[in-house]
Amino acid sequence: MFGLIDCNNFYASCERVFNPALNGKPVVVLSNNDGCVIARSNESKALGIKMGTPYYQIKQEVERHGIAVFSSNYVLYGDMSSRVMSIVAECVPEIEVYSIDESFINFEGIEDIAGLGQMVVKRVCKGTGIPVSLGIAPTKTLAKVANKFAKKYEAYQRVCIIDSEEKRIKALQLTEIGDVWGIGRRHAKRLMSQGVTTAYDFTQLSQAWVRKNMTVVGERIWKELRGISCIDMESAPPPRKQICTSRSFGKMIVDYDNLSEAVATHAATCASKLRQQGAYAASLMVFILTNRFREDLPQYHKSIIVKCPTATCDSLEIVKHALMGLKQIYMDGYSYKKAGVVITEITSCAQMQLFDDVDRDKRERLMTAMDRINGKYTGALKLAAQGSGKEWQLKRDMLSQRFSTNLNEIMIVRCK
DNA sequence: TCTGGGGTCCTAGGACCC
DNA sequence: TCTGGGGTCCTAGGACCC
Repeated sequence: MFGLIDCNNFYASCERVFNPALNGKPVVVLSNNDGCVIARSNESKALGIKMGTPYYQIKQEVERHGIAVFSSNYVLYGDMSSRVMSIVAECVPEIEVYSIDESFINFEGIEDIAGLGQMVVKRVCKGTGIPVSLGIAPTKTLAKVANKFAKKYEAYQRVCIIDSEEKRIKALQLTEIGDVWGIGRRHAKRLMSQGVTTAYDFTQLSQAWVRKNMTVVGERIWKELRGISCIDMESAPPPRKQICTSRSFGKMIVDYDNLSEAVATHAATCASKLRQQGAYAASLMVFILTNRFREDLPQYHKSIIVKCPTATCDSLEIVKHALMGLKQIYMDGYSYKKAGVVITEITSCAQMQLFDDVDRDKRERLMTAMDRINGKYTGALKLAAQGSGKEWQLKRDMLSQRFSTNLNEIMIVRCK
């Protein structure tokens, strides 16, 4: 049996842990640049605030209902996530961290699954203040279904188990097709137009039709919903095949110097992610684009792939390559909204070149030292090419503190 | 005025090879 | 009028996830 444990309204719940006055009040958390709504408390959902809505479109509701709004605080959420995951890992034999707020659990060999499930949920809540729900079923996709029921109905007390044919069928009949893991908007629309409205209807289609129209991916979902497990636990995360860092700018950027600072910063971040993975870049892509929502302005988007002569994870080199790319695609006269760097070709070893003028041993020591310092004091060391970021930094006007990771921002409790 | 970011997988079609 | 066949590799685009 598989379990799926999922933090309820995770980002909003994180904010609440450190601000209990928000309990029972509507809360939303915004994406980078305070762009769109990406997390909502139950109270905000009840007010009809939709996922992905641009913030400017809900400002009136925010005022009217006194919704508490936060910029995303990924340092806080990341730390809370690892606290949740480590508690789960202590309780169960095997866990697969699937996303910042979800993990799968392997319940194989456990006798009292329900009892253990209840225990995990209680412990996480007690240890972190984050409410979680747990779905348990014979396949991962069914565990996802069970999880939705655990969240939706109080009677389950946050743990729902699908462990019989009757329960499976009942659950699928009550699940809309679009709510199935792996069925996105496109497929849902298409299926509904053919009269397939529930997950159960979907399982009644012929395997051949599903295979033909939805590829092997759809076929896998079809099997999983019918109780045949096709997606296994993956305890160690597979190495990344692509590493990407990109951001929209707080305001539009016109001049090359600011753009180049941003690209250098993204390239340096990519390099540090590479080193964390113990990997090297053989090539990378740089892209820049204008604001697609501003139809009144001239549009331009361009990317370029730069080959690295020697595969590398050295920040100086990767920044150099990225800036070479930027130089080739930059066009004067546009207002840019976003830039990014993608490491497109990742290798696990650095192939030495005969005519290499870089002292790689020395550079490696430099990078190790830099990572160590930045690990302790976030962002303490950077390259001159990265600049100050003043002109293009993220907009995050409603940021909470890094309560759990920064001594200067730790909570102060006063006793009367 | 204001619309996120970082990933994965699959397929079709083109280029190229023998 | 007639224009091989089979294989591999790469890429762009689509679909999906959180």
